[in-house]
Amino acid sequence: MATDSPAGEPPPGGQRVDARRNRQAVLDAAAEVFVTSGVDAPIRRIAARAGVGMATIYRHFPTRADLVTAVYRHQIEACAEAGPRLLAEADSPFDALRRWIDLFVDFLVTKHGLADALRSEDDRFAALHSYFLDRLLPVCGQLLDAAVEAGDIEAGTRPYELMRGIGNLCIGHENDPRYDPRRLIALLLQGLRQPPAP
Amino acid sequence: MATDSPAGEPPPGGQRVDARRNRQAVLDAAAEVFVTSGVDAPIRRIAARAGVGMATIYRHFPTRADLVTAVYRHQIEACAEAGPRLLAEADSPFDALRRWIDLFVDFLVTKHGLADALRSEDDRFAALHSYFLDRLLPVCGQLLDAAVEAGDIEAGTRPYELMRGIGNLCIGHENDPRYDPRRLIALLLQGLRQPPAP
DNA sequence: TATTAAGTGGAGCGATGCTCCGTTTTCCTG
DNA sequence: CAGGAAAACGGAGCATCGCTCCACTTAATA
Repeated sequence: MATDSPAGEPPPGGQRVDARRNRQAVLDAAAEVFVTSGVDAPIRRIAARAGVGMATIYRHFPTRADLVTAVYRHQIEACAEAGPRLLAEADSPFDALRRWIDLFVDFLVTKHGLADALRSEDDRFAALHSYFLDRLLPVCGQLLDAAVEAGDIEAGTRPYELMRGIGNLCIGHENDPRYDPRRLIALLLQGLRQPPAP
Repeated sequence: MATDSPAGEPPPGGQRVDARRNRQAVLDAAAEVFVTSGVDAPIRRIAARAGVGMATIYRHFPTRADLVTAVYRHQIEACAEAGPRLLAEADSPFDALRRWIDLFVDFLVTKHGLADALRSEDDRFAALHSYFLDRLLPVCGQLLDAAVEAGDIEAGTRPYELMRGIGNLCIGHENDPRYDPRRLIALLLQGLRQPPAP
C-alpha cells in the first residue's frame, strides 16, 4: 500500500535501487507468465521466474489486480487515448464507437483470462475492475454521447453496461473455435443502432 | 463412473438403500449450499451439511458438474420443454425465441455462479457444459430456424454462439445494480432482427 | 446366521494464497 | 570510509481446498 499507487504507475523516485530492479524483474516475469498461463498464474511461479521471493511481489503489488494493471497499463492507456482520436477521424460517431470497441476487444481477446478477471467478483480483482472503469468509462461515454447526439444510436445505454457486456462476451473464447465474440458484439452494436427515422 | 450416469438422472434401482438415502441427502445439502455460496462451494461444506464424508459425494457425483446438473436437472428439463410449447403459443417465432431466452436468463440469473461455471474452461465443469448444450442447443436451434423461416431474423446465427453469448452476458450480475444482463440481451435480440424488407 | 460385496468416512497429499519475521542490502551521516 | 538505521528481502509456515486411498461398516443374500 505504501510502495505503490493502486493504478500501477511507476513509483516515485525515492526507492532503493534493488527495490526498483526487483519491481521491474517482477513485471517482466509476470508479463511472460501471463502469456502462457493467464493472469491467474500462481504467484509462486511468477516469483520463481523473476528470481525473487513471494513477499517481494506482494510488497510491490499488494493485490493481483495491481500486478495485472501494471503489466497492461500501457495498452490500457493506448486504448483510452484512441477514443478521442477515433472520434475525430472516423466517418461518423457510430463508426468511431465501432472501431474503438474493436480495439478494446482486440486487447481483451489476446490476454488469457483477462476478461474473466475483469468481471470477477473476487475481491482480489476489485482494483483491476476499478482501473479499467476509471480509465475507459469516460472514453466510452464520450463516444456513446457523440453517437446519440448524431442520431446514430438510441439514447439510454449507459457506458458501464456496454463495457461490462462487451467484457463478458469476450470471456472464454479460447480453445473454442465455435465461439467468436466479435460476431455477437457486432450484433449488439446493430441492436444499438437507431432505427432510421420514418 | 459406475454409480451414476453423467447427466445426473436418478440412478437405476439396483442400489443399496443407504446409498440411495445418502445420494438424496447430498442433493438436498448441495441445493441449500449452492443458494448461499454458489456452485463453487467447497465440497467439504456440502459433505458436512449432508452429514456424509467427502468420498461419498465423489462416488455419487464424480465431477462437480455432475452434482450441479443433478441439482438443477428439473429446471433444465423444464426450460428445454418450454421451447416447442412457446413456439406453438407465441405470436411469432421471434416472440417465442424472446420468451424462451427470458426463461433461460431467469434460470441462470437466479443461480449464483452458474453462468460462470457454464463458460468455465475448467475440466471439472466440462460435463455441465455438455449437458446444457445437449439438452438446450436443439431447442434453441429450433426456435432460431423458425424465426429465420418466418423472416423475423437474419440467417447465419448459430445456436451455440447465441447461447454462449447469453450465458456470458449473465455472468457477474450479482451485487451490481449497475449491470442488468437483460437490457443487453434485449439489445442483442434487437440486432438479430431482420431489417424490414424495403 | 454367516458371507460377501457395496458403501462409507476421514486422514492425507499436493497445490495455492497470503503473512510473518529473521536476515541482508542499501544509503546516509559523521 | 566506517557504522548503523531503515528499507527491502525471501522463504518457512499456516490455512484452505480438491481429490484419493483404504481400513472399516453395513446392507443384502444364501
